[in-house]
Amino acid sequence: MSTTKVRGTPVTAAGAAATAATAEADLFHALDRIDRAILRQLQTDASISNVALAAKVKLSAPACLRRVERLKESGLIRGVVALIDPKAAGAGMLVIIGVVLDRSMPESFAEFEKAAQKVAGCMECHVVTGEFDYFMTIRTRDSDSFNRLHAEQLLYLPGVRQIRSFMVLKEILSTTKFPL
Amino acid sequence: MSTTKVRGTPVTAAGAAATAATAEADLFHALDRIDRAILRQLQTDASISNVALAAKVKLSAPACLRRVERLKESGLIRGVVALIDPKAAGAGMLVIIGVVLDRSMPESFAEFEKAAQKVAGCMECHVVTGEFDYFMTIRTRDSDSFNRLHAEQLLYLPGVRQIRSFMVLKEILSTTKFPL
DNA sequence: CTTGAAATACTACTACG
DNA sequence: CGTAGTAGTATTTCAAG
Repeated sequence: MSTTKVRGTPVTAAGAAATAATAEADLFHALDRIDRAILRQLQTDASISNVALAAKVKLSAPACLRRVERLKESGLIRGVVALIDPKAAGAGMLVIIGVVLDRSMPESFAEFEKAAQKVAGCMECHVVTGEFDYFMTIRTRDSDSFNRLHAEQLLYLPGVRQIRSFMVLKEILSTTKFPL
Repeated sequence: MSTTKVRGTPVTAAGAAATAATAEADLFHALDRIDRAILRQLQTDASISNVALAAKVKLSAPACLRRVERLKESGLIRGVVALIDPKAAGAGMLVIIGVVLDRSMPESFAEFEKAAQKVAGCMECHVVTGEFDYFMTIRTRDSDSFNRLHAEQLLYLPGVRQIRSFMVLKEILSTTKFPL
């Protein structure tokens, strides 16, 4: 059977699936001071070598490496990625979009979600409470290319009744790092 | 003088500052097929070793490493970070917030922006067009902790006239990767 | 169950063609 | 850009707390 563990608490795959919510909370509370220091560092800069990381958290290299691998296997670290500068990569425009679906066809929600993920440059898509059904954020080259995307794709996503676009004029903060 | 280059095009610091917008566009257009393959891979998984990356893009290891370093120095790669699973890390709740400022005090915008970045769990903060002045996204533990944050901090951010909260019920898509 | 020391295998990095 | 060599790192093994 496939098993994974964090800080000495073994968790079977079946057990994790049965009590997903509490298992995730326990995952977090099982972290000690050193694990959090590791996560804080890797959230800021994961290109650091393992020996340097080990020195920072005052641990030997093998012990440090084992913890990092455990954090990856447990799913707490979803992955290690390079962050690209959007402007430099030719996607300097960001638009936040509020979407209202046609409520008379409830089956269209699944269709919409499937289609929305395939929109080029779609970075986020969330179901929300309030006057909108979904919020999406889309990165695109400029207002021309967004206008094309809007006219050719967004308006024709399945089940869409209304779309409101909020163009981002200035990005104050955009981070992947949250407090531990 | 400090200089950096991408694909053979030298760019002085002064020149880059003077023509920032076009320089960034050129940065992107100077990328060849191999650079884009490297970026696509590193956006998906940057924990790959350099030799494995080199094999994927059909290049020798040193040549591949030189390109990666050039992409970092040019600023196109802003950094390499570990992505943490928010639910597993005890921040399973996501709220999108639309903020309207008091327009009678235009100097409060700078104050608001400075304060907003310090809000615990604030992941994004953007100036937008439309009925709101700012959109923020905030990660927090649960509705209780968000309610506390809302009552104790958000309402008292400098210059705030109105705040509308959109609670995220389901995260359909959340990525840091965009098409190249 | 976790840690740290030593040994091995692999990788990053440099110099050169 | 590639080849070859060196330095440093990751990774395994093992003994000890």
